[in-house]
Amino acid sequence: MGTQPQIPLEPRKTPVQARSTVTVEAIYEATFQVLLAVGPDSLTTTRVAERAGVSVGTLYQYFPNKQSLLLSALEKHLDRVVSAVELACRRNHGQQVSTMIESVVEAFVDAKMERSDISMALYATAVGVQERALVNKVGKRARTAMASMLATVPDATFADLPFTSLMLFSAMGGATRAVLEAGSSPRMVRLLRKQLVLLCRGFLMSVADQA
Amino acid sequence: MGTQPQIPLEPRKTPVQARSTVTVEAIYEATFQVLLAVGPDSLTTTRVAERAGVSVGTLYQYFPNKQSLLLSALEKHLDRVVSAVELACRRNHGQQVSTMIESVVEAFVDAKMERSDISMALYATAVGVQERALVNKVGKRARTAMASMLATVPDATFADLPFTSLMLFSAMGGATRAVLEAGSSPRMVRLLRKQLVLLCRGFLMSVADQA
Amino acid sequence: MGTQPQIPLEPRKTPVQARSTVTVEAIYEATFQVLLAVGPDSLTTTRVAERAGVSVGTLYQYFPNKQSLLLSALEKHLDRVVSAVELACRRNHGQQVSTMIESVVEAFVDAKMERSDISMALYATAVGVQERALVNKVGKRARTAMASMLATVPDATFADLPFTSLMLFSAMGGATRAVLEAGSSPRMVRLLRKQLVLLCRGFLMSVADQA
Amino acid sequence: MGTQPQIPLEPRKTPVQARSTVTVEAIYEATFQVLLAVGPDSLTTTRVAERAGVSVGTLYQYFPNKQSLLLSALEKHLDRVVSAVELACRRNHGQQVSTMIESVVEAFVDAKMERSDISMALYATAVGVQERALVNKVGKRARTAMASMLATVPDATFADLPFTSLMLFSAMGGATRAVLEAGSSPRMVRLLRKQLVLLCRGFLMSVADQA
DNA sequence: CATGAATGAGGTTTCATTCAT
DNA sequence: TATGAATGAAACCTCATTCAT
Repeated sequence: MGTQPQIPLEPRKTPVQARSTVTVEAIYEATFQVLLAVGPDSLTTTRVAERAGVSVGTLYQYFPNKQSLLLSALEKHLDRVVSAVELACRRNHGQQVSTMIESVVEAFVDAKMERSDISMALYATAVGVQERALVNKVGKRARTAMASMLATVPDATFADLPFTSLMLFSAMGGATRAVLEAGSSPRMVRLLRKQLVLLCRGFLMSVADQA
Repeated sequence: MGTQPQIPLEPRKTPVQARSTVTVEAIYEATFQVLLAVGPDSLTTTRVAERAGVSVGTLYQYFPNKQSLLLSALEKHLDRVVSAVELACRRNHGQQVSTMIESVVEAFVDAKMERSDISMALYATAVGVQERALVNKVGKRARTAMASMLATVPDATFADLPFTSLMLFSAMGGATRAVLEAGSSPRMVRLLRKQLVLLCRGFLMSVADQA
Repeated sequence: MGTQPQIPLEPRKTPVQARSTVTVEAIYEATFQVLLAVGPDSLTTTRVAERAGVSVGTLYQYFPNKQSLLLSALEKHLDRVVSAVELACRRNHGQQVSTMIESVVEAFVDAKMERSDISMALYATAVGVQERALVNKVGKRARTAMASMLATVPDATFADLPFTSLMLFSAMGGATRAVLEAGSSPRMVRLLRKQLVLLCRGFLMSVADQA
Repeated sequence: MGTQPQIPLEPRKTPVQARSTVTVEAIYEATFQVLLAVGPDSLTTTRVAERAGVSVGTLYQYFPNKQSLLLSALEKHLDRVVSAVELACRRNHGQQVSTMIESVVEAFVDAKMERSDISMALYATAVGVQERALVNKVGKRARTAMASMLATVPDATFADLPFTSLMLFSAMGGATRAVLEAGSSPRMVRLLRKQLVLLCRGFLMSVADQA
């Protein structure tokens, strides 16, 4: 992939036609599968195209280069997860802390586990500058949403909402990743869900300025 | 690097002579620097050798292949961190939960921050099967040490120590990573240290079977 | 080329299109020329590709590795020679020994001399395990054909046809090689042809169980 | 090994001291063993030195380069074989053709089989320009010796003694090689010996100008 | 003399990307 | 628009050879 020069990153054409959408979707799916099957180092554009059932040429019609393909795939996944978190946050403005936490944890874990294979596959992508930027951008969205929500807690305030959100979100991410990489058995996922709630709630109560 | 076939991973020769040790150390350091400077995809053995001030041939005298170089570097770092955690755990058997947490968090964060550049650099390595195995192995060591310690807490017991340790360790890892990737300003590191203690303590009190 | 591990040896894609066939043919021809020009040790895939007027990448589309290229080239040549011998044998079933010998010797020498440059070039290929196997396989074909033919000689039988064929074929091969390496002047080739007939005939008469 | 430039080929120092002789001998033996074990492409000077129980540096004290090592080894073997043939020829001046042939064939086959492993190993050496030259030189010695001997046959003359010798010697070489490569079982070697005599005798009688 | 660590040119092979069909 | 053969830069790794110890 080289030293990340200034290359276009956005998908080349917005898929408006139905056929295109199907093709692009197939390419994304193939990307995840290849990533999972052979790892990031052996992911080649030809292999992805093959798995997607199209030719390399076609792949390059929709993505200007390999980097953009991987980035788009990553973005797609992260966006889905963060959108779920944002939604949960918006819906819980003004609720009790406990309710908030339960909803957000549930939304996050569900979103991650819905396509646990993809989640795993993406942990395996090489994290270059661009990926880091993307992860940061998306992470910020999640933290902002959480901060906004936490600001509406009825009978408590938080001294440093941005940092508190960072702690919360990164702890959730860390624990979930650990469970995924440990195989994410149903039992573990159940435990994760429950204990993540405890962990977040305990943390928030510790840092809250009780009114 | 390909689909990780059966290739030797152990360093090729154990450096016994002083000069060799220096060389190997230089290669490790160069690896971190290159990783940080150009990212994992553009890390080439030639570049590492250059930066280390040796020839490629020399590099290959100590590491049978690129994979093993990266893996050894990763192992070196992880081992240092986990050893610190293990030591802290051992030293706090029988202490109060609060003391335990403070010591372990401090040990962990200190170890990570001591060479934050290396920590960052290693987040960026491609996580292939072998890396995953290594991370798992080392993670298990940390969790075992923590579980042993927590088993000696005076006036509380924990229903599922292995999972509790997993939650604790992965949350610590997640939060620390987030801070590192956010730039790890002194202020943030200070906050991290403090809030990680709160987070872990809160969590442990939630899941403890009070005696 | 290393210790010949488990690597694919078959040509990578069967050239069906006209253009491909031309390309592959050019690569074979280039292989022979390079072999002849610089010897087997200095034969590099790059050099072959250059001489063939294609890029290395193209070469590797048709041959998975250097080994397979050399092996295919060798096979192509040997097959041509042995096929000529087989044909001659088949055509002379039931003939007099003299006629048989003349035909077979002629067929063999002609086939070798038709592209004496290639014959020479191939003597120079490194004889690894794989080459040996190939030579054996092809040699067996020739010997079988000769044995079948000799079994139909009208008024003589042979006690050990397999070994007799081996002697015949290897002596032919040895003598022809010597002449080729001595420069294969027209005069020598003429002599070779005539004396090889004498040699083989004399031998067969010595070992025949006269009826 | 590269494009065979003008490099010294003679062994660097004549081993006069006992210790040197032992070392050089060990290196030759190691060369044959390595050739046999891993093939010519994977024969490295380091490997040879290792097997010989000396360091690379020492190897280079006795041989200026790899080429010269291989060439010397080849020469050593060929010389032994040809010397045996020369001796047999000299001893049979004036004898009957049958006696001559029997002696020479026996000498040749014995010499080859005495160290059949080495014979095999050397078939596998890459045949560069230099090797060809050596083989030619040594071959000429053998043919000359045979021609001289055949000139003394009592009651027959041969029209073209040089070519007749070439045929004889190359046929012997070809057949012997075939048997070696077929495994050189005792039975085959016995057959070879007997039939080679028949072959050579039959040939000589065919081409003799009977007196 | 022997050693073996260091060198670095060069060989093999891969793969992102293009473009004629 | 889709295809996939061709390209060639560049990566990984080897190994003949040297030379300081």
